[in-house]
Amino acid sequence: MSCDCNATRCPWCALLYSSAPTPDVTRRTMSADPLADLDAEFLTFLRRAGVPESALESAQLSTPPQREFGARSSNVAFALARERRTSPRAIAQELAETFHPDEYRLLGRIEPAGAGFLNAFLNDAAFTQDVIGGVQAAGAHYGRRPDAVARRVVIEHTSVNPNKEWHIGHARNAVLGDVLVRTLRLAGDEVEVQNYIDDTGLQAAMSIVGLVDFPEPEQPDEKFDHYAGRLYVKIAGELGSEKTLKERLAELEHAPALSSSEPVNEADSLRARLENIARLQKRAVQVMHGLESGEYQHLVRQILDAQLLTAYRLGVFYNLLAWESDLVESHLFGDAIQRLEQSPSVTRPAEGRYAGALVIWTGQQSEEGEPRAEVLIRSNGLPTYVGKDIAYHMWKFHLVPNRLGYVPYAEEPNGETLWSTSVHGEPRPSLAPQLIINIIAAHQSQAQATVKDALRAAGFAEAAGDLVHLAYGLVKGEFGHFSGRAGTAVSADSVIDEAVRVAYDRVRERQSGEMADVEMRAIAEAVGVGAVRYFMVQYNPQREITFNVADVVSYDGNTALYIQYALVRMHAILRRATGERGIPQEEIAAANLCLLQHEQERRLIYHLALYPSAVADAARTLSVNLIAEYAFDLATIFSQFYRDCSVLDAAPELRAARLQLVATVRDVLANACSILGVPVIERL
RNA sequence: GCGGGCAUAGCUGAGUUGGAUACAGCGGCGGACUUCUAAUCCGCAGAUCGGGGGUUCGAGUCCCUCUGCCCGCACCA
Repeated sequence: MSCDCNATRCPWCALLYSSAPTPDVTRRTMSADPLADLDAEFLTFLRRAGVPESALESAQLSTPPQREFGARSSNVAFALARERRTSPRAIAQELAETFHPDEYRLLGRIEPAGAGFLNAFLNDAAFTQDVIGGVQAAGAHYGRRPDAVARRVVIEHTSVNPNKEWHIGHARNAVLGDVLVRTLRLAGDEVEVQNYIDDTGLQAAMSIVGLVDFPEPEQPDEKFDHYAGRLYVKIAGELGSEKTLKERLAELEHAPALSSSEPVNEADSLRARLENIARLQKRAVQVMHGLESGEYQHLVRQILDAQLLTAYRLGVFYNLLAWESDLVESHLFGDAIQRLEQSPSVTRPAEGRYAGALVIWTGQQSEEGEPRAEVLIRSNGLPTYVGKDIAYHMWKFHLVPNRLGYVPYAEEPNGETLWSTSVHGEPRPSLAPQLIINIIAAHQSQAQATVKDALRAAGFAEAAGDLVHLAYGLVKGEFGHFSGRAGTAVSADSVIDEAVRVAYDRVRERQSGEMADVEMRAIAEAVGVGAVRYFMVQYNPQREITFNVADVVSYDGNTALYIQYALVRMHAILRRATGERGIPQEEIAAANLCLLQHEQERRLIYHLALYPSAVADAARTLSVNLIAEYAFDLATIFSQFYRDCSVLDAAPELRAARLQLVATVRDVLANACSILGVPVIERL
């Protein structure tokens, strides 16, 4: 293989020239992070130019806002200007003059710019070689920093009450959590995904009351969670109307003179309904006790399994179902309380509003301005949700004796075993997590803060610091917030169905009968699921999003389909290359990458190099939208390359190089899609 | 009232240790399909970054303050 670029720093020509520059920066490593290698050279240059470490620490290397400013930029001259009492521009000028291109492999030249920036320009041939070689060598691990330190992380997400179907807000939670899981795993962390099942709460009880006491004579043709949800909404509505009914009744009883016959009838019917409500309440309490003893587990499982079908359809998977009933049954809660009782901020007031309850004082105020406590155990002896959550977190962090094992629950469609907590079962992983991330809606921030306060109060300050609440904003409808209780929420299943239906219609329109229906349906499913997932992650998690089906189903612009479409184009090129064009693999493999000098090619290569830092930033700041943004940008640059650079019709040498580039872009974009959970399709 | 969050183009958003002329998508207007398949690409218009003050060589970003919207302040979860 030869090269006609005649540059001394071209890796191909270097074989011919074989000059022996300084070893530390010239060794060809096929690094999994070529951008970091470039930055390392940049820093080496700055050190050689006499920049002290203190200035390097306070300065930063970044990608400049415009291509004309080169590949990387340093603002170190601004930091130096203060102590040297010179203008940043003069310092940048001075530093740039010390640059000798022969001493570097990836750095081509350094220029002062603007008010005092130092801009680094690439030695394109070497950089191209490193990037494409690096991606190929790293394979599916590309994106992981070579120096990444694996942490043990537990991520809890979803945690939907097992009582009705997911609404679109639950889907946001699950997708955010799932993408974060995939991000951290690619970044190198060892992640266990937990889904907390609150099977002993009031919500589950109401659905069970519906299923047991008021089943519909004919099982309708719908998912079991939807069926349970409809019964739940009826019962919750009836229970929720108690206050209004009582007020109305009081009104009638206190104004008997106003009318003669009608109000009496109304009062009677009100009393009848209130009696009915009282019966329902009694039943709910009975059922809650039944739930704690496992009496209705088959029904809870039936609802949960239906919910999990929604998760699986979205490509969301878990490692462990953590059952609240197990937490109670195993006496873990008791262990946690024992720890807490030793803290001065945990008390059992003998009088006042908290008389008889066990509470923790967190320094918060009530609406009336009085000190407010969080109840851990009610005066009737039953633990509260927050109390149980605290116990759950002590268990998650291995801070209380382990009383729960793992048993297999099911095999997930991805082939992995889904485990379940159990008072029996195999021991869980023996090492405690170093980090716990909870994906929980923003309106539960106080409750999450209370869990941290409680950990500190129990003497686990370090654990409290390792507990992160990723608060995400609610998904609201065009006409306000959704209410699960009132049944006004849009179900996740219906949104996925709609997205897939629209996609199917458009695929069929486009294909006009040339493609088998099975394949069109598979494509539509991938497009629809991709659209829903992408919609959920493209926004900053902490913002509320206004949900609109039309937005999910709009397949133009910044959407999953745009990214999938770019991949379809790449697959088409690669398929044709080895197919109808019959280009041998050896020819492609032997490509001379120095030929990739077109502006669009260089932009693509630079963007490929950016991937490890995008993954690292997303993992560090828990901002999965960065991955969506990265994928969209890469797809955009590819679309422009596609317009400007013909691959199959290029001269044979260039064609081979471009085919390698396309295959590499395909790999990285597919990698980003695998984090986003956006399915890759090869045809459209 | 107390605590938390948010405010960027007509709309929805990005801007994550302060950096160069604030970046996209949609919508609007105008262009490009005999092609490696146009669900694509190109161009134009559109922003006193909620108001005011401060720190800094430099502020959408940090501090103070005001305004507006959302959430929480249950022996619910």
